[in-house]
Amino acid sequence: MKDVATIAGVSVSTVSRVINNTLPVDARTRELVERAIRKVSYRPNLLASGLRSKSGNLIGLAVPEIAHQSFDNFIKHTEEFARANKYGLILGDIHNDPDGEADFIDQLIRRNVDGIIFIRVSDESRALEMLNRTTIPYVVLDRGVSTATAPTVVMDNYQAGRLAAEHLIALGHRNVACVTGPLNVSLCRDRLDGFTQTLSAAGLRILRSDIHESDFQFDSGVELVPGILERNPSLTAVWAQNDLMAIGIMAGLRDHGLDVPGDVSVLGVDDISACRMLRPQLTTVKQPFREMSRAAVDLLLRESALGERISEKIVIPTELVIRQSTAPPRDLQGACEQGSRFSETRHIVVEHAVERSR
Amino acid sequence: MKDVATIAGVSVSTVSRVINNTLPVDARTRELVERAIRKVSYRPNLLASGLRSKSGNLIGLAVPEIAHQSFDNFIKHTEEFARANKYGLILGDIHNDPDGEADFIDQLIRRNVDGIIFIRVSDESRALEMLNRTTIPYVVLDRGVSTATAPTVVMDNYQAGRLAAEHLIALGHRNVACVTGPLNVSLCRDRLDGFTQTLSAAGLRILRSDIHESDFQFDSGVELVPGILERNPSLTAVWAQNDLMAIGIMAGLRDHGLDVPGDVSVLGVDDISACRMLRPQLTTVKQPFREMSRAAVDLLLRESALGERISEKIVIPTELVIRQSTAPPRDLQGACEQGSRFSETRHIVVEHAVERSR
DNA sequence: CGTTTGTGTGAAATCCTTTTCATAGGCCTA
DNA sequence: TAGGCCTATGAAAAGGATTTCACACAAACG
Repeated sequence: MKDVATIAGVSVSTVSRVINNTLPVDARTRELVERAIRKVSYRPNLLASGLRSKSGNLIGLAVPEIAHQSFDNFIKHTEEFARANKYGLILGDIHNDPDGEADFIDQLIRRNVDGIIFIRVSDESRALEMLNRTTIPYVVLDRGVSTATAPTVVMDNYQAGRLAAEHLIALGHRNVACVTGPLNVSLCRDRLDGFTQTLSAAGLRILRSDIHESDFQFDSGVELVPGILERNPSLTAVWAQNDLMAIGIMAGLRDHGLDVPGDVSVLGVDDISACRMLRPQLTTVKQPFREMSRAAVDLLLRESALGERISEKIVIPTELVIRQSTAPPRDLQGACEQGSRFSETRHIVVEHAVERSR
Repeated sequence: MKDVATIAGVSVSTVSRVINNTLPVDARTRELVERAIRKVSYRPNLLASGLRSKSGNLIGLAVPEIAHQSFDNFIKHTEEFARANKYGLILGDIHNDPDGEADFIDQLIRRNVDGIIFIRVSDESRALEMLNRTTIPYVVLDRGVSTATAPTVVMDNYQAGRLAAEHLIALGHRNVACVTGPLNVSLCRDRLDGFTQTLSAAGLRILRSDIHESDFQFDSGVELVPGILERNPSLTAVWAQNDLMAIGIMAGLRDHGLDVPGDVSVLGVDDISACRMLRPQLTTVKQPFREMSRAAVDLLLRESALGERISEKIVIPTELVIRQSTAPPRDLQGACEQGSRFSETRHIVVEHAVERSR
């Protein structure tokens, strides 16, 4: 930087002002400086600038598990929006380790990050307390906070449950089961409420014994199938609260010799890429990863600019993606092929792959 | 830090030495300093330290596409090993944009990163030239460099082709097709060589027209199926050079009314998590993501410690994971159920899911 | 014409560490 | 006991930017 100043015949202060557009600089001077910058191909050092200005030009992202099919999508889009705003993204995998979490946040603070986005493993995460003792902007993504208010971006989980229920109702299902995530995670309760309340509003009831609490894993979906069928041998549809479990259930049903959607309809939540790869393709409620990531980065930068926490809860609406894993229950299948409900419902479809395959 | 020094009654130099273990410090003094550190819960600022010591405590990772099923695994494990070595991981999605790539690398340089690991989009990536003009350590991961020597970590791609071929040969297939990735990517050529050479060593021939060049995408696998069958209606097995295409092919075959593995066996490369979720589960050649990531981080840190580039090419061996998508061709299926070849081959199996499901 | 006002610029302080250089003792050896 | 060598420590420079403060000069005002 000193070299640039010398070559341009100005002081370093002026060079800094040219680079950051922080104070007006004479057009001729600016030109001289810019030329000098190009000449020595000068790159401002971000550590030095961050040190002085107290901004690391960095956003931290903490996720419970990088290689998890849905967190990927958050990582991808958070990186996208961070970069669009000239921030770097520093990534941390928390697994389920409170110490690891604390270490990571500690590291971020020491790097003068401009903010932290994090997806909590569960509601017990202690990171919030840690962060609330600092002034660092943060946003809680995906898994909201039920106990306190905090800057939050979530999808409309109640709506997700409602859409799933409405779809099954429209297809004519009357005997359905639900597989939830851990019910100490608030979004699971919200999804379940949307589902059950919509069912009862339509005069349908779901028995307590048809609600199975699980852990969002594929294997659990597979393993749950025998139990689900044992409790309710005549059910015609299962809604799982995420795709991984839904896919597990599909696999489990097939292992049991049952056909999806012929014998049982299955749908999930998330719309991970695997949905389209299966046969039948999985009907699901889409998690708006991109919109959520954008909202999270925006909120974070607003906090950062404002200099204080914004305890806002942003709820992003969702939508149903109808594919092949849901159909009317067997006793209605004749009727539906003649049109009526089934084809009406089909019109909600917007998905390319489905369009193309017909 | 000054506060810590004051409280402990020593100079800041001593505090620094205690923290970094850089010079011997009297045990009593150390104790005093540590107590002071805890008292004010002091956290060393990484920007300041990085500025002075020219090490950002940071590793950069550039990938062609974050949400791609196999790059996830590299991200995950690279983060793991970076963190184990007290480095932060800063992530960049390059897509296919040379400018984005240059920007990202520029950013990393400006942050005094200790090294850069990158997975190149294709062999044309210009990042290498850019980096070779600097002294920053780097490692090329997954997609090797054919033109020049550079620090590289790859899987044994020739072996991958060989394992796939051997497996099909052992099952009794004599009429097979292959779907490759872009043949301007060297690993695709290596995989293909391993495959074809092993076939011919066994006295089998694969026709030029049964080798289909594609692009590693799921959709391409689906779309390729009609063409593959048209060229060779009597084939009994297809090897795709990655799982995404293999899964696409499976889906396409099913859309065509064909059974996998009854009519056609399919196998891939990578062992992404989706393999176990499909029915039938996909047989594949495992990409050793974790070992490769570890090797890459290690190599990077060795370069960093040494202060110069290590033009070493590390090749990680691979292995076959047999699941359900491969079986003897139909005309041999009777024989195999009585034991012989098929069950012998099955003994190679090591996969949990498969074990459990029997 | 003297005094505000405003704009562009430079000098120096600052951000927080690490690292070099110098020094003060303590111990060992001749 | 003087000289040499360690070891533990402190003072100060350095790292590369930003930001405050001060100032010079030109235009505008009364």
